[in-house]
Amino acid sequence: MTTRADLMRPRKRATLADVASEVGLSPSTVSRALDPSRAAMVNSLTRERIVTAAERLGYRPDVQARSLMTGRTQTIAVIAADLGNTWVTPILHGIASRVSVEGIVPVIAETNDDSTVLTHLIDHMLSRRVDALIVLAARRQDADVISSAARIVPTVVAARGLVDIDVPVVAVDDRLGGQIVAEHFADLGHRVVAQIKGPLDVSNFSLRTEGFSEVAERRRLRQLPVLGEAAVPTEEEGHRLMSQILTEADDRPTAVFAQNDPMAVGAFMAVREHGLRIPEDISIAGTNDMPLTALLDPGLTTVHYPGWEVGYAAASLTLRLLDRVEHVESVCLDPDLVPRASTAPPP
Amino acid sequence: MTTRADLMRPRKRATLADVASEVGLSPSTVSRALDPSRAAMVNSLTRERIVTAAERLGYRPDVQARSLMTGRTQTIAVIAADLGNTWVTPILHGIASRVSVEGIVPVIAETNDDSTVLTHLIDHMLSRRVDALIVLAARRQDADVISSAARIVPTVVAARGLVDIDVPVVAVDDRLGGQIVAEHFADLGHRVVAQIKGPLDVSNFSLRTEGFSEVAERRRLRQLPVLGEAAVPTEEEGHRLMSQILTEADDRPTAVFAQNDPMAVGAFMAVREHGLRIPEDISIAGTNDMPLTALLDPGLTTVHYPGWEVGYAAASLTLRLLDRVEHVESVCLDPDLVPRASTAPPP
DNA sequence: CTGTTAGCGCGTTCAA
DNA sequence: TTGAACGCGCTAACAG
Repeated sequence: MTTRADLMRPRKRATLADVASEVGLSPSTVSRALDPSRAAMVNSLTRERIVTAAERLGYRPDVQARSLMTGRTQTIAVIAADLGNTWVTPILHGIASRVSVEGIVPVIAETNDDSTVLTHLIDHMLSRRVDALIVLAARRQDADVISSAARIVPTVVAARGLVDIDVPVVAVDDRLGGQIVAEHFADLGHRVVAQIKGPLDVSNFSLRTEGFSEVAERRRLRQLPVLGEAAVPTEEEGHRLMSQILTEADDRPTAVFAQNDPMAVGAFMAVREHGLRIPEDISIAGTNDMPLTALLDPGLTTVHYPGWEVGYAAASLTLRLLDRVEHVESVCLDPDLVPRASTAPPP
Repeated sequence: MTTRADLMRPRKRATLADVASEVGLSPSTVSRALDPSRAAMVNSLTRERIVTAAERLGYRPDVQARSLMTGRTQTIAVIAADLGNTWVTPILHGIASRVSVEGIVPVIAETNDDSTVLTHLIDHMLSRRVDALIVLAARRQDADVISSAARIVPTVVAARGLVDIDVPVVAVDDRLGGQIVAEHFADLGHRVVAQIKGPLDVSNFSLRTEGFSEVAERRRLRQLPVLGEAAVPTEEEGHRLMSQILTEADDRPTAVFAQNDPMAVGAFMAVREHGLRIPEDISIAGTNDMPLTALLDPGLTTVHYPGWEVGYAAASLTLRLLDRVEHVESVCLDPDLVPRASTAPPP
């Protein structure tokens, strides 16, 4: 219900000065009274008056203006590549769980996997004085921009790693992820395989490529020649590359590794359009264990990605940087195979 | 690669005063030279000097400090309930497409569908001086908080409507959505139906409930007694309610309307666990046409939600409010049925 | 065309 | 225990 008080609420936020003149005291005193850590310095009776006046006027401290003095905004920026890839959701939730208990608000922005946008966004966020930055959207060419940002504000790179960078990184061992899938294919008896690669300037995809190829070689799987990579690791690109594999290759692979789940979904659709069955005609594995992949038809074999833990760890490192801890170790977590119905022995 | 210049980049951002003293001019002149709309006022030669100096020092205007004077931050806040529900992604993208061409950055925050969090978040965002607010997470009890916010900063409610509020709303006709599904069930020949309801303080769910019931009555479908509603419209709650329907009801419905897709997915799993088949034993329809629902097993019959358009329209209204347009009309779009394999005639 | 003054809303001196 | 003065980084208004 809308009360009269609500209707009369002012169109501008009350300021410290408003409260001060209301109670006939100086802004400084009001400032002290309203700051828990300094409230003790002020007479408890006058404090009471100040607090009630502040409430009546709906006073809220202005974080922006305050930050000019304190340098803190209680806000951190999280920069993601693509919120449509539900892989990131657990990461965001992990971050939020860790920082919200400290009263810090994470704000999220999206790059659409475009480095230009990333640069603009970092710039904007610094300019808005966020206390820290967590970058989930790093590509190799972004290393400079990110490490410059790190000189201004505590910065952590997560989810997508970056090598040779002087910024803490929280990642999953993606080389191992690629290896696991290749071993799985080999164990099932496949001999001819292919990869649907994501953009190789994203470490996750280059590492998966390497890990998969290493094991493929060791286990003597034949890898069909590479047909380029996805410009962006999305369903559309997965569809395009899978169609290409099915129409252009001299030989048809019996198992395909799509380097993330959206691309695997695109591959599913392409296979269907070609009148082939999964896994009878061709096996497909993805990676990241995105929500819903278990319920696809057939359930998608994938590599579980501990997203919540990655987010939580990234946030923890960030908080330590904010506490001026000098030496913060990077973190690397392990992935696990989740075998489901989309992979089976070759026909 | 990391160049020498990068390594020497300062740990604090350069300020207007830094640039000014570098070129031996006053901060005002530098300010003018660097603002496109006032750059004409300054000698083109000295402007040149200023610009190069600014670049060399890596100067970036401080949006926060500027906003103290101008009142603009070129940032709008978008508040979503749950980013794990991929239904919101197209909405976010619609918003971003519209505002980014104006040089405005949307920052996203998540409430987890908790009104307390919503209140804190709005407070924080106002306090951070966003130029406008788009609320995608409104529940009925949030109306006061939202309309107070609207007095301070241009505010638009979208995706989840709110009645009797003096704030523009962009929504989809959810009553029609519910009606469409009931018609579909009736047309298929179903006689006994049930609804898995979302929280009724969210307008989308109360409207779907009403629309569905109206048509059910008109078409003489028997609705199994309501078994409560989801606390939160998620997969887990859909699973819980579907299990309840299957175990507790005297009668078993032949068709169930889950009021959004995540709840429909939860229902899918519950049905499977009870050893029943979809759609042979029981039909299930969802709503929102969330990405991936087409690929479930079986493909989910759902109601398409024009999310991108909702986001785009919401952003357009927001921009008009920012341009001080007085009378901004609310917008209501129409949903469409997307029949797929999860619904069929009753056994 | 350029510099000076003032102040946005706060927190932090320092004095009283 | 309280207040006055200052400055955070910037722009607006007025001088010159």
